[in-house]
Amino acid sequence: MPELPEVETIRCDLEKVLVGKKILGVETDAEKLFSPSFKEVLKGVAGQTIKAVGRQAKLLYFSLSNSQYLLVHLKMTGRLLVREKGTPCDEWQHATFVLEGGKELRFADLRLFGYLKLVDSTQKLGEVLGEYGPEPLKDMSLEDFRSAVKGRRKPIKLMLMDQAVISGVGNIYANEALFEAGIDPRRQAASLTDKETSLLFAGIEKVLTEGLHYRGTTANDDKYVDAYGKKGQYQEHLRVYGREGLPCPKCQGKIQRIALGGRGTFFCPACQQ
DNA sequence: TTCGTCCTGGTA
DNA sequence: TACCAGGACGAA
Repeated sequence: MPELPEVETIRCDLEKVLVGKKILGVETDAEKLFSPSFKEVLKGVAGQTIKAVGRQAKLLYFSLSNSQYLLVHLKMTGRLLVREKGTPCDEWQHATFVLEGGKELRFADLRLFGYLKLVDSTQKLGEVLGEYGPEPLKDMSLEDFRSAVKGRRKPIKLMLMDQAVISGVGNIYANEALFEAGIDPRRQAASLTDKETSLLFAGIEKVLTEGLHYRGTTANDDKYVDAYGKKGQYQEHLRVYGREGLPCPKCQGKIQRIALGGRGTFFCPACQQ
């Protein structure tokens, strides 16, 4: 699923191709994806030029020449693809932005959980982005992380996935970071020692950086692809995620899968205490 | 703070 | 044919 490294990979791809392009029109067979409504989004974007492609955590946004913004969240199975006009439809394609110069930006989503939302001012964009906590690799220091962990009683893995506390980390990278730090995902956040907190913060930075380097993770039934439809490569380097029953890369013991907060959680019971 | 909900393709 | 995955949000 698209998390920080995947969304950033897509953002970079899109930035290269889309900045300076004018949106001629939008087509869809799923108006419910659009907020506040398809008609309003169409009115807001048609005829506008894309000035920049931004990202905060897992949310992408396009800055338009009329000072409005189109926000796109891919949730779990959303894709943004750049294609030449007239090429065959993509799997699960539900919206098409027709661009000047013969290209199209396509939104595809198997589960239709994603959304495309128009906000009409920089202030409103700020309000939406303000819901997110700081991002590792960008605006979160070890000290910030320490104070976030302090006093939180929920399991550390759920805290890592709480976008209001630390943004951009999802299920895959939370599992991997906890393995790197040797911490049991069920541990209460507040129970971590200073040393463990440092190890975990370093682990988060490590796995996100690796994920970016390999252009994201396309694991098992994962639907993530970049803006050209290509899979990521980080799944070749995962230590625990999706590896139930396989040997732990550190101790050769079996990776275990449990549910935590209703989400699949993978860890090595021997290495993660 | 936890739980149900949104949704569909794939699997048991 | 029933069930499961799962990010984020609203409801309990």
